[in-house]
Amino acid sequence: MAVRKNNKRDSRAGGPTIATSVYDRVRNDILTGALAPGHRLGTDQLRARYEVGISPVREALNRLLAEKLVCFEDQKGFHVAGIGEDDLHDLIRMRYWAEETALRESIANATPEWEESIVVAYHRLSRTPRSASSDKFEFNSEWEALHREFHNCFLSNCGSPRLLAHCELLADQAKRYRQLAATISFPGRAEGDEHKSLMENTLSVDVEAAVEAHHAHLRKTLEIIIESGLSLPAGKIAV
Amino acid sequence: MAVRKNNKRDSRAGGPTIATSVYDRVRNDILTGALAPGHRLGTDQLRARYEVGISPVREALNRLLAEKLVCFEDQKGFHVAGIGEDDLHDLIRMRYWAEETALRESIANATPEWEESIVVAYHRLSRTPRSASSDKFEFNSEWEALHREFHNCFLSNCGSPRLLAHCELLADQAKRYRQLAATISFPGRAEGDEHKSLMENTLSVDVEAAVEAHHAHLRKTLEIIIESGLSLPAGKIAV
DNA sequence: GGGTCAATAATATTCGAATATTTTTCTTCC
DNA sequence: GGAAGAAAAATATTCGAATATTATTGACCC
Repeated sequence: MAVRKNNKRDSRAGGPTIATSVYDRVRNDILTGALAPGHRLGTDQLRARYEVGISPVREALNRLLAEKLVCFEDQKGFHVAGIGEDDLHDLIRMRYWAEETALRESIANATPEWEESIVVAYHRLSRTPRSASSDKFEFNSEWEALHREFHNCFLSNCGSPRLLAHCELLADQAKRYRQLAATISFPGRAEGDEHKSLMENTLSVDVEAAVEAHHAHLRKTLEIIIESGLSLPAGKIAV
Repeated sequence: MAVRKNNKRDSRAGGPTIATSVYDRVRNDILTGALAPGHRLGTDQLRARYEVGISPVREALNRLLAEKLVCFEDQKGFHVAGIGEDDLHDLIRMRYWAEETALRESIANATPEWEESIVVAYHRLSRTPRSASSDKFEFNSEWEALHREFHNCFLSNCGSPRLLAHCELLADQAKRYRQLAATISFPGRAEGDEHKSLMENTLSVDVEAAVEAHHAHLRKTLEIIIESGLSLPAGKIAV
């Protein structure tokens, strides 16, 4: 008989479904690398890990299919999407195109409010430490959120919901590579300077300089990942 | 007791799951307009329509979430994604950017094989009637497939799996608008001529002319839809 | 009449069990 | 020993029922 423990979601009636909550958790686990690329996402294993039935897990995985964070084959089940050098290059190239377009549109539509939002986002980011611990690198979720917000600011004025959503999707995919690389080498580059020049170039209304600064930032990200020692399958995506 | 009718998939062992097959059917029904924009996708209704259990239906809908063909709200269920004039403009604008980029890259990577594939695709398309019936318009799935293949040819040489997939996604979304418009006005424009000039401009290696021809083709599509009499909610997306 | 609240109905979500498929293991035969 | 096939185990998929949530109705009070 199906007896649901009814103390599970009483705290907030009408809240998110279990499927949605599992979706968030799996997504986070993949992005941070807790679930490694290529890892098989078996039914029983997932049910045990997240302590829920199969239905919501399956629902969550089907949604993640969209973001290319998990792969699926009929009758074979799910696994975490693989990574690869080719894929990384494709990803960065796509970000070049998408972000350049969004940035140019954003600048074309510039308003004082928009420019101020960038300044504010930069300020918030700059006063937050990159690492949660001061002596060694430790993941700081607050910084991650502000960093995402900062970069989004530049693009958010482009006026196209689709383009913006696409940029965010790509940023998340890149984040996975970044996190994986960070688990190997913890240098921390001087991101503060890069972000500052990103902001200054954009606010100067010199469009070409702003675009070039963004491209440089993406290039730098690519280099860091490549040089991190993260062993990327050379050819196709690892599955 | 759960007794599956085991005569259902015996014809092809290892074939697609029910979920995948329902996914295809729902997708098609939405694209062709059989399931209207905003239509509520209730559990019981879907189970009756496709004659399967709830699980595979739900799985299918979760996948369609990705393509923005259905919307979802926790505890409220699914409905077919709405349409709207703003959304249509955003869609076309996005296609401008994405297809222009893909086309330029494709041309830059041009090979004789690629050019020949375009010629072949054009030939096949041109000898297939737009309408299944000769005296009045009737949906012709063969033409639809060849049409899609023809347009894909131009972009398929861009070398970026991500960009190509994105273009296809946008094309499918546009297809829905096109189909909906076609249910109201059946003019059929002189698409043959447009396609011919698209091909000739692309093969001439005059990049700017090719890009402009593609933009013009997209503009024309937009106009046809707008003028079709399809009543598009002016403001935001109808839900 | 209009508004609040409980009861009811309708619907969405989730579960555990049942079924189908794939993978592995164990024969058996050459 | 190695290949081919059968049996068994493991796993994915799907179902119907059970539960939780939302929407609707109706009673009651002001």
